[in-house]
Amino acid sequence: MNRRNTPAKKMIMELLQAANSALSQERIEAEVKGVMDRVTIYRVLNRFCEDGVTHKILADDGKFYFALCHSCEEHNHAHDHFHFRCLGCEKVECLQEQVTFTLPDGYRLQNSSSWITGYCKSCA
Amino acid sequence: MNRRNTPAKKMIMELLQAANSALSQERIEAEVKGVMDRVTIYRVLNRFCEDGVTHKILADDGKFYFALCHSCEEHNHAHDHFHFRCLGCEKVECLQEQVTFTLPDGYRLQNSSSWITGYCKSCA
DNA sequence: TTATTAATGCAATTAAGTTGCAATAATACG
DNA sequence: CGTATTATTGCAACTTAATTGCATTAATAA
Ligand SMILES: [Mn+2]
Ligand SMILES: [Mn+2]
Ligand SMILES: [Zn+2]
Ligand SMILES: [Zn+2]
Repeated sequence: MNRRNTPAKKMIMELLQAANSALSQERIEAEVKGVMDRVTIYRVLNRFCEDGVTHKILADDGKFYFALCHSCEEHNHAHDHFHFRCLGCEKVECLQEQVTFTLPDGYRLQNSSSWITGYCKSCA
Repeated sequence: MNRRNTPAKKMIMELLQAANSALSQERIEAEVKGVMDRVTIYRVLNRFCEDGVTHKILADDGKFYFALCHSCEEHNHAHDHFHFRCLGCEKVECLQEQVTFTLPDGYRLQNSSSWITGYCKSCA
């Protein structure tokens, strides 16, 4: 299944690169208003994930946010840091701070996801 | 708006107390199969939240889980600890470990939510 | 016992995301 | 370049978790 280079794909990739933060389908749709279908955005984003170009994270608002993979390994996406979601500008950013914890004895870890909501520097 | 004591309310409260963990509507529905409507469960649970008897937390599976308030203050629900969701038995439990972090300068905190998925002692 | 109105059941709606399918358009190949 | 192949798209329909509208039922206060 060879991927093709389409306008939709390019446009969404540019948005992700420009954003420098994780974007939701909703936000992307607002940016490309009328240019492409809602479903196309979802499909392009999910293909990015399949290809290991992005990963998606479910935020504490119940929506998925898509972020470019930078220091991610093939099947081990590195987002074991806190994610901050600004209630003002709705930006989602990866914080420096790593999430650390120790599980009770006998427990096995599969995944962790930590969200902080509040107001970013510009919105506070 | 004076609350009334109904069978549905009693039954759901008993389940929450017996569970000793946070329950989803889905799980409760399975337990009370056929006794009450799906919507009634949601409404009873949400009323508990309004009354400060429970709080609800959105898990990393996109579902709400309802937990009895123990050491919660009126409008400041204390769940600043890690929540563990077992992929085997689907139980959600509050871990001892507190979530700690420092926000970048100028940021304002509103809320945080940390989830760990994996397998509990019995399921591992 | 009766009146008041909170709580319920059922159908319909919302919100975020996915899926089916026919039409469109990248790209590989002669 | 022209054509064939099939990935991608658009649109409608569907899914899942949760909420809302509304007529009916039933707690409880009088
Ligand atoms: Mn990644
Ligand atoms: Mn609470
Ligand atoms: Zn902001
Ligand atoms: Zn378990």
